Amino acid sequence: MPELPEVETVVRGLNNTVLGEKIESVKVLQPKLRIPIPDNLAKLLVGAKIKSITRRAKYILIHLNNNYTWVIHLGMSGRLTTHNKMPPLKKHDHVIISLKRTTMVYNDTRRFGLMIIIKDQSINDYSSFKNLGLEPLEKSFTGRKLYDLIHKSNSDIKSVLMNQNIVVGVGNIYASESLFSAHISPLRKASKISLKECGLLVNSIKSVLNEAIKSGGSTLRDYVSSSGDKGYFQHKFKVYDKKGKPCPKCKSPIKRITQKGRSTYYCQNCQG
DNA sequence: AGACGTACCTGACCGC
DNA sequence: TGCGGTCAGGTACGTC
Repeated sequence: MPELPEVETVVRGLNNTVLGEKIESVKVLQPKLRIPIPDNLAKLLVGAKIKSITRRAKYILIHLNNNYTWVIHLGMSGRLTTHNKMPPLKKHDHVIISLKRTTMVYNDTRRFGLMIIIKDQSINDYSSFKNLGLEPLEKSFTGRKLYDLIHKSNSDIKSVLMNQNIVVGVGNIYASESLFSAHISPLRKASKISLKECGLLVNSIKSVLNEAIKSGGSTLRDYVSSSGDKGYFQHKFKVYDKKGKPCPKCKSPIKRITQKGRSTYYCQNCQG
């Protein structure tokens, strides 16, 4: 899944293709996502025009001209692609949205994604949005803010970075990559990270995410950007999925460990 | 309250 | 070739 850079890439892609278009038909082939697609989704989408497309955390928000917001989360394996004409149906294509000039396809192998529609006025009451943490690319995300949020936490810093109630958008890949960039061990207790280190970490998170966005989002097995082009940031991972490979800084082998059931990659030498 | 494990689902890959 | 085990980008919920 897409983490923040991939979702941001999709949002930018959609802004270049479907802005202002009118939704003509919606076919829900498989409503059973992590949260079931509501029965009235098609009814509320059809006839509406796409006013703007934004991102909050890893959620795609498609703002319509009928006072509703169409909310999409890609889960682990979700893709949202756009096509000039109706493409042949593929396995795990769950929703087909026909617009005036474009067809949008939501495909999700593992069905951990989400697609719902919410009244604009209720957006802030939606439970999944209520406790979301700071947006990492905003100016207001600073070392001081991060320090204040984590300096009493007993968890490992890597788990804390993935906690969406603290900072949003950082997932399993970019948590490892950001910690490598900041020379901080993923095993350190969050409470032991100094204010100065929080500053370094915040800068690392911002630059790692911005680099990934610049590269069009990363690709592992399942992710394709909204136009269907593959991203290529995967070539730039320094530690993620690099177990045994030489550290790009010191050449010692990258370690893989498990934290809260998720893989972490790091350099024991550079991130002591 | 905070922190952790587990469930949700399909598919790829590895060793036997 | 097949079979079982493990792993994969996320989030929500139950339990201590």
